[in-house]
Amino acid sequence: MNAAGPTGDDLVEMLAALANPLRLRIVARLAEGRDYVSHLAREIGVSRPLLHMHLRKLEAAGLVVGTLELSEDGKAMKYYEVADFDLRLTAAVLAEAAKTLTQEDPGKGPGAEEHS
Amino acid sequence: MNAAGPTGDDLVEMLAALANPLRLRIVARLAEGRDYVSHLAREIGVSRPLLHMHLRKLEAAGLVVGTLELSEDGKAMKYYEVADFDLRLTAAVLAEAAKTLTQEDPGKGPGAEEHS
DNA sequence: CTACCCTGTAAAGAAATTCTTACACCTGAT
DNA sequence: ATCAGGTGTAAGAATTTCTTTACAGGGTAG
Repeated sequence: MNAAGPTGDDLVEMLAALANPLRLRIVARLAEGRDYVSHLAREIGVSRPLLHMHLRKLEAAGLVVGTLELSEDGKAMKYYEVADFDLRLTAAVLAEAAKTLTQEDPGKGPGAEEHS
Repeated sequence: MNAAGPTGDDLVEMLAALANPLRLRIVARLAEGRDYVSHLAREIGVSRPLLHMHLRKLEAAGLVVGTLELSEDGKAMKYYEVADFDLRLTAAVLAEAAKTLTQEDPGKGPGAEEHS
């Protein structure tokens, strides 16, 4: 419909991805330039499996993009870079997104009503 | 410095507050108009203590504001309304906010380095 | 072959959230 | 006094998220 209108679930996923100090630092790092997993892990100071997990979550939310490349010496390197997102959060935007949340209201679904 | 510059920790708190389907629906509801806790709980279809907890989290993040008022018949009513926030999320904004995260890097402090 | 550096993932433990249930208090009406 | 409707909070279970440790595979270099 409009430019800044992610689906309710998508929005929650994005927000959840960003609502973490470590992931915020990861995005901040990648904003300075692309990097591959092992190097990024050393830079930030976390274990590689942990970083791997966080990157996965960020990528699932569409905030970063990873590409597997081959370096000159034949090593498989997974490079990550930030996606081009621009999200605006206002009460109106949130209200709009909330309409498309796929979750059953506990007894408050549209079209089904009980009186007492 | 600029208008859209919350502290790193504040930003994480806000995002965490919004990264939840139920809380998103709460904000959406309040965007249509203020309401008091018990009524809002019935409307959304959740237990009052649960709503109370979520409202507390939203208020702590500065996204909603609650005021305790006295109705005509002397009942204490706690009304909540959405705060006037406008948050923009881009890689640059996040990178800026990440600088002010209060959290110790595990072994990557400024001024201390070991080689091997 | 051994060492080094890259990738990925599974399993298990620790920690933080979410949700329910139950309790306690106040005021006006029956 | 009892009921109805408002408030708040505490304790514990259920669930999810975060983190560590360990393992497995592939390539180049010595």
